[in-house]
Amino acid sequence: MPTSTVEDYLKHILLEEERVPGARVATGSLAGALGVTPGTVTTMVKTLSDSGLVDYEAYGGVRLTAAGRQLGLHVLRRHRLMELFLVRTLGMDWSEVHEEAERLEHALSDRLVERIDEMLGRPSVDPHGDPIPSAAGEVAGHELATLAALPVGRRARVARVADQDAAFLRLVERLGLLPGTRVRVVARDAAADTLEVELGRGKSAALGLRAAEKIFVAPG
Amino acid sequence: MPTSTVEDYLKHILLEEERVPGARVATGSLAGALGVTPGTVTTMVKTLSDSGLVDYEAYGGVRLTAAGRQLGLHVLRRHRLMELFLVRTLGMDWSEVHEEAERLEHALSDRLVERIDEMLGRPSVDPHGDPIPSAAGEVAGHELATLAALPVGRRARVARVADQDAAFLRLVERLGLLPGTRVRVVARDAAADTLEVELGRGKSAALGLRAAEKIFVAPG
DNA sequence: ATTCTAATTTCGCCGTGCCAAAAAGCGCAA
DNA sequence: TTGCGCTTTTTGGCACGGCGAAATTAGAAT
Repeated sequence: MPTSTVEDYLKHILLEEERVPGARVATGSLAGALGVTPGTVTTMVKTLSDSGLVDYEAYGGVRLTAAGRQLGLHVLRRHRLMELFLVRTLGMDWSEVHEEAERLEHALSDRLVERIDEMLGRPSVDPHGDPIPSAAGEVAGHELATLAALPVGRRARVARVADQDAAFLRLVERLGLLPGTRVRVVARDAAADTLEVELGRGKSAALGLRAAEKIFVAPG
Repeated sequence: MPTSTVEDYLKHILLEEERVPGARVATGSLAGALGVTPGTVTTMVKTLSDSGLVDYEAYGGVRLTAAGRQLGLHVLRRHRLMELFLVRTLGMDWSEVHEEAERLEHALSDRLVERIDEMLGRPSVDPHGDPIPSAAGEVAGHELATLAALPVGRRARVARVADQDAAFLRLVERLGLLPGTRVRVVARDAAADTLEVELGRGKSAALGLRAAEKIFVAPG
């Protein structure tokens, strides 16, 4: 079985590949995401390549093999199921579960994951709206628009908040933009870099476009 | 923060001290319990001694310091709370939760442990009847008699099953000797090394004295 | 007392994962 | 096309946790 370090590498490569589809992942960006030095990543990535988990070319970045992708998806599944479990069953705040799941994702047996999945009713997304890969390693891939790109006047529903930073998540919650919330863009001011959205019951919220780009919405 | 290896050492020293009160723990028995070679234990135990977690004398075994005991109790608390949580909340079998908790005990934050403790109603024992140390590191120490020592005819209640082996636990469950069950010793045959106990509803069970020594009972 | 045995410690070694600093490669701009 | 800057790789070291073999010690037996 892979060490938890290997699991972390695969998970981050997977997330990076998902973020920029089709591209090879640079060792440097992995180093940043994992909080280690570039040299460490180069060494580790070569090890992963020897294990057949990634396809690596010097100076050319890295890409998951089918085997590596499978493993990475399993880690992601454990992580996201655990986040949902912590929120739903233990009543934890969605801003604190990421950290927690970061450790637990390496300590869950398949059997336990299966129980949790069953107990939660085989959910398809975690509390942030991120899709939960199935046990077979399939991800339901939604194509979502960001709130920043929503035309003024259009109604939509918050579907996903793509940032795990606790402070940002607390902000989103305070503004009332939790996944599921129905919104309508009232105004966009490109010069001021702000967006104003109307929520239910006459409430409204303002946020920067940079922030709005991290909030994804679905029609409805 | 201590590594999970350190946590395992402290936990096992604690368990061993509890098993044989007052005695120093031999490096050899630790090696057996931890599944490593004696030489490894000697080295590690010196490290623990340098960290002030144990009191160690060459050829004289080891004993926890106050700091080491505190840490060990926290690990044990996490382990046992998790076992109970897995049984009660996730419906897992009591014979499979030990293994699971063995990994999870190193991945639980204080905050999460507190939630679980609260959700379970601040329980004092785990599914095997083993006491759960409090957050402050206190253990309610029952003095229990073993089933093997119970006089013929005496009634009692199973309070604790002191063996984590899955096969043994399944046997105990099959015999109907789960903690809480009321029993009465019908016969003891020292020559044949067996004990016969009567359960409720006219049922009875036979087991060896060696096994009976691992089952503790309380009056009632 | 001496010898024997079993437990314990010492010693040299390996794999993993990390860092810092030096070297090498890549791409762009002058 | 030559040089410069940035990224990546290489190199050499370190800490941890582990192993096996050999040396040592404690303690029991004769």
